[in-house]
Amino acid sequence: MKRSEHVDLSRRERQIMDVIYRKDSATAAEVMDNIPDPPSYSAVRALLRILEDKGHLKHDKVGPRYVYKPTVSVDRAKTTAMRHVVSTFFEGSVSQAVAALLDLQKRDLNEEEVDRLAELISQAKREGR
Amino acid sequence: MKRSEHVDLSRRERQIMDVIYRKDSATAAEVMDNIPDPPSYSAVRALLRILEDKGHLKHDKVGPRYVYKPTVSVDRAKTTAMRHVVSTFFEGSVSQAVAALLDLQKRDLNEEEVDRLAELISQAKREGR
DNA sequence: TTACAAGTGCTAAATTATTAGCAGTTTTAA
DNA sequence: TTAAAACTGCTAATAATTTAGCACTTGTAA
Repeated sequence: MKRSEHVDLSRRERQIMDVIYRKDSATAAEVMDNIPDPPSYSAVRALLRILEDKGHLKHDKVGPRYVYKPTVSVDRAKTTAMRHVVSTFFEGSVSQAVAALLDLQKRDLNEEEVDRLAELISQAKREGR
Repeated sequence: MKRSEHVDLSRRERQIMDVIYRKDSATAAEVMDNIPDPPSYSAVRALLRILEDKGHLKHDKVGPRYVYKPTVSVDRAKTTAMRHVVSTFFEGSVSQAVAALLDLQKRDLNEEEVDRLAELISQAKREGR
């Protein structure tokens, strides 16, 4: 039985995966730089190795160092993360979730963004039935 | 220095918080029922106590048992969760996130939902400038 | 080349999380 | 008003995570 993706990571493991998703790929040093109160360099490397072991990451050797990437496609990870948030906090309702998003950056939502959103919606309307 | 909300929880703690957010409030038994492969009843209770200790939960005594609720308002928790997902997986872009949401349930998106969304968007458009 | 800098792999120790189960309390219902 | 059922609080053991640091390798630049 497959375990679900993001859920059974430890605290540090999750922090690290988040950094790597955010940056798309990262070296140990980069990971460390992007964790608020980071563990030692050595600890980061150990965790990266563990994550690779568990199948969450893979690495390429670039010059002298390892560059880590997620094994699961970013798209899939996005979907999983969204699904989780929607089901946990929005009773599974997309429109509730969208409302929250809009609320989130009401301030700096510029015209282009809104237009892009309107386009997305009307497209969904066309396809949706 | 305040730690951010959901980030420094252990695996089990997170699972439990998620259940409680999903249900709005829950007893130990309910929490246990809503975790996929649950720990023992005793373990759940211990974790609940710890979470209360850390300030994430509070409880009311209802009849013979404790009913736990989040201390942080659900709204705030929603916002925090969304912000985290958007910044981790969508480069901070709301429209990217909305696109993912729409994609998420293209299938069973019914007319009402779409209309509600359209309304949300045009409202944002009006307010947004 | 050679030596320095910057990596990695590993192991063992320290810390933190998770668990079981006993002792005590409260509720319920006869 | 008492016995059983259903709780909670706690402690100590176990398991998992997180960490530091040493030994080794590889790249870099004089």
